[in-house]
Amino acid sequence: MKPSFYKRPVLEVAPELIGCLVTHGETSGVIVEAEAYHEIEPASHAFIGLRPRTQVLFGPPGRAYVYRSYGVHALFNAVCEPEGVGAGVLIRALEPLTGLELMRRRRGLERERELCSGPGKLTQALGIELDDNGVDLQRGSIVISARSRAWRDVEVVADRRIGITHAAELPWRFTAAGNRFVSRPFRIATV
DNA sequence: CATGGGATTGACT
DNA sequence: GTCAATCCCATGC
Repeated sequence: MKPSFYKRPVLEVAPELIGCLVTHGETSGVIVEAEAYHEIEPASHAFIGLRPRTQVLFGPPGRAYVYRSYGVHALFNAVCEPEGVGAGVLIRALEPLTGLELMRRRRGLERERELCSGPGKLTQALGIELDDNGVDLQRGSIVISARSRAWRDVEVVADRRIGITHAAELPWRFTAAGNRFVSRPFRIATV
């Protein structure tokens, strides 16, 4: 999608990313789970302000923010809101679409359900790494493209974000209702 | 320069 | 359910 899609409130963009397609090389999958993060709340990396680490988050919308988590996993976000505002959407789970055999080799396991059902799992399956940080999501090494017809009317539900210690009460996690590729099932409200 | 803390995962009890 | 692995980078001396 073009930058104008991302240059909006992150809480508008995040649910609309459900059903969109992520492609990296030969592998791709449909976004079924995503979380919003914004500089105004302490769970966001951008909360600390503009630093070398958060530079991409404060940069132009429509780019990838990739960082290492727990020294082990690369986590992938789509940068949102106008340049100067630190906000992004963490992509937390995909329904695998193409390149499944390559995903299985990278993940070292067979079951389709376990290939992309977590933010660290999907980056490993797609081969996303720290050198993808900052790339243009319309034309770069990672591409996010619009929902296919089959996903046009997907039902999106909201609940609390996972694995954070601050602002844990905010219902800023969005999932495709009933989808079995999400990292964890739950439901509070329909969007 | 030393320290500490993760937007996680998988192996193990 | 518990817990270690392991790398940035922010912070403080």
